[in-house]
Amino acid sequence: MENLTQNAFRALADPTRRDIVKLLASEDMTIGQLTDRFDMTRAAVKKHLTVLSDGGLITVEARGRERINRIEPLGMAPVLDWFRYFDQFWDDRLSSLKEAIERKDK
Amino acid sequence: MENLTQNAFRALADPTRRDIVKLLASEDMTIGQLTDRFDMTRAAVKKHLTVLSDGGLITVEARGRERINRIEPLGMAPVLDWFRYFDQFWDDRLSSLKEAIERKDK
DNA sequence: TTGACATGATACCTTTTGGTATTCAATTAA
DNA sequence: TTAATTGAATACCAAAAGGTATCATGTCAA
Repeated sequence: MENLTQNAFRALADPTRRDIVKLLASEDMTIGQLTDRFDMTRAAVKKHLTVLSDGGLITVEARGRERINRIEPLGMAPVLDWFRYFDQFWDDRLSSLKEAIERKDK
Repeated sequence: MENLTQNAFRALADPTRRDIVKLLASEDMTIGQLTDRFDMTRAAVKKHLTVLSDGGLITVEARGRERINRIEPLGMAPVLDWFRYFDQFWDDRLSSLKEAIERKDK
């Protein structure tokens, strides 16, 4: 799928999808398992997973009749790279953001 | 405005708005100046600026009959904080993302 | 003071999005 | 083998998103 940056940003724009990413960060899950965690149908969860997959944020592995959904850490790179663009503008006016980023490496 | 994290993610989901943020990172601009850079009407640009403002990513300063749109670096913090959640999961399986982030402080 | 300029606000339109319900296919287990 | 389980696919719907056109408002300059 093209436009990986756009698809990744779009995938993260929905709160349910961000929650799915957090859940998958701690444990691989099937659609059924994920559906148990949300107040919506399996079909709706499946749609979100498709969007996340288009954004490169998860991968799916077929295993019998189940599909194991797994987080793809590298999928976040395009988003982080976008923020990296602002490196060159991190002067005094933007120093507060620079500090916010550096805190990430606490 | 509440739901700052959601509004910030939503604001960044649109490619035009991401471009606006980049433009404003290098120079404060009025709506008119921004409109010259895009192939859409002033009203459309104004809508994007409202969404960016709701997301806390820009501020507006009235100056005579003009409105100076200015980037708000701290507005990105909620998004970066969200990514920070994954700190605790940066084990071997997620080491590649960890490296991607650390590259930001090259 | 009056006309041009910069923006705000509203109504309206089309497409996308997030969701449901329903049907279909594949796989597992009794 | 057959029934139950897991997921895929499709049609459909309401609401939100992205855009235009149009009109109103405030401000600057001649």
